[in-house]
Amino acid sequence: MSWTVGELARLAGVTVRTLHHYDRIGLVRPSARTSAGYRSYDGRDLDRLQQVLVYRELGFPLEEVATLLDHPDADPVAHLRRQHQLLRARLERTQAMVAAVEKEMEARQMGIQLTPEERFEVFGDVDPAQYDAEAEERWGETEAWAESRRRVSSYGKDDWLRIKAEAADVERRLAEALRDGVPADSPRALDLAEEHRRHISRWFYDCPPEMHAGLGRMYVEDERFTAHYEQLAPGLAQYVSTAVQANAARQG
Amino acid sequence: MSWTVGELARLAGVTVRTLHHYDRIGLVRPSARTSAGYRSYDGRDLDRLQQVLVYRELGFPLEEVATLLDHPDADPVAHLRRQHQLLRARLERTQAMVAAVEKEMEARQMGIQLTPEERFEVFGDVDPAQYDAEAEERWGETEAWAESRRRVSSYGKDDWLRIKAEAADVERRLAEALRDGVPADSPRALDLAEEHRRHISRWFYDCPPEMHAGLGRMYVEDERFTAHYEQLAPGLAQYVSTAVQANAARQG
DNA sequence: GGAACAGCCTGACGCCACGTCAGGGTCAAG
DNA sequence: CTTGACCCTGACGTGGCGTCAGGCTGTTCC
Repeated sequence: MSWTVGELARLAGVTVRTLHHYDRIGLVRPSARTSAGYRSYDGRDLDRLQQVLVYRELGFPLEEVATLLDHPDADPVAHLRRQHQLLRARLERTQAMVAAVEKEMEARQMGIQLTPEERFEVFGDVDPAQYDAEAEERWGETEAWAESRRRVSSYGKDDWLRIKAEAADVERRLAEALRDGVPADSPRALDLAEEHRRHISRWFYDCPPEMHAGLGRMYVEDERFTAHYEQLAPGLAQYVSTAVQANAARQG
Repeated sequence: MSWTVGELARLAGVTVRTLHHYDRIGLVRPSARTSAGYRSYDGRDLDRLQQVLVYRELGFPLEEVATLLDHPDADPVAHLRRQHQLLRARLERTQAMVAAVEKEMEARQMGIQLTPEERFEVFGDVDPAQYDAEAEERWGETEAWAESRRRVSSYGKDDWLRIKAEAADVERRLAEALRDGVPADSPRALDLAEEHRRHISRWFYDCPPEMHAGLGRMYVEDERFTAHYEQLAPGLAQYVSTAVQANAARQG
């Protein structure tokens, strides 16, 4: 499958001019051109554009996005982890701003004057793409983590095999529990769900119970995820979904 | 109290250059100059700057911010309402992006390929300051509301007096309940709390129970809000806080 | 088969919201 | 009365595109 500029632009919600620009600066280049010189984007170009758009949305300058994406030892999953983290930071910031506006309204209603410091405190670290101090820290944290992972990840393929095997193991035991008639909200099922959650947290991204519950819902709402489980055992998708959500309730 | 450029810049988390720029384009002008030509900002300039920064953060072009803020029949509360609404929209959008990243991660882990449409759907309406279609709608909604309020608000002062009187009435009845020894988690107290919530929702901004609970917490955590209630009756701040939160639990 | 129309191309200039000097005045402390 | 932090006003630069202009491509419909 391949796309023309116009198609991709519509798909991604950007203008053609933007894609031209990204091509010129080498940020997202079409993998091919037609004989007439038309840009032709393929699946991997889409991958790339998606990553770019997330980072852009987060306020990174394009040049930095380029160096990030072209950095050799940052695999796709690492980027997703990072984006996830930054988005959550942004969520917090927006929530803080919402709270600030609410506070201001409430203060007005009561005829209370807030101090200037208070009123501006939410604008402190405006820039989402933080380089400064605090960001170093955040980066450092991620970098430390990346380092500790890079060691393990240096034998790459084996590592992935182990992760996959671990996941398959949890899934197999969940299927067994289902087959044995163990209720989805029993301690045994919940423990397996918790193992599932820890596996994700360990290898992919920090996944607190609440988020895990969200994934659980997805397993029955999105047919492709459903299919993944159903092909292991009929009824497993619903089973896992229930167990995961029950476990989240237990943990929270 | 007045501030120099540098002071205000530090306070508001912007650069001096930015303030110069806002002065030049007439967006935020210092209300005075010293004999030496130094800019001197007062309290109302801070108000203005704060409003500007919120709108800027929301992605509005500065020129539009100017017309918004200089619009005659948009009082401060109307702006706060609007900002609140826009921030909540942004919150939803960010949550959607977080969810999208999580889905992508999960898909990768399972070896599932998402469709291009899915992967980009979150980038649909990128611009926070939406003019297009959907925005018209949102604006329309706000405008309709503004209209219906403008009528009431046309006799302005009276209106405000009524709002204040209504608020005072609820507060008085809460104080009475406290004096009469009615428990803060009793139906009577909860009903008064609910009245309080409706009053806010009606005159200020949509305030669902959950948000109301947040306000309740603030009443005991922020001394000035505490003082507001304590001066009506000792113990009232805690009483209202408890009632409001209990009511939120009841409603939710 | 040709005309119309949507879509693609490459310059090139414009614009917004500042960043970044340059060159020079102001002011409180020592 | 000097030092150093802070202030002023130009003026130019930059990032991330928007917006023509002028011209080629490709499908569709008569």
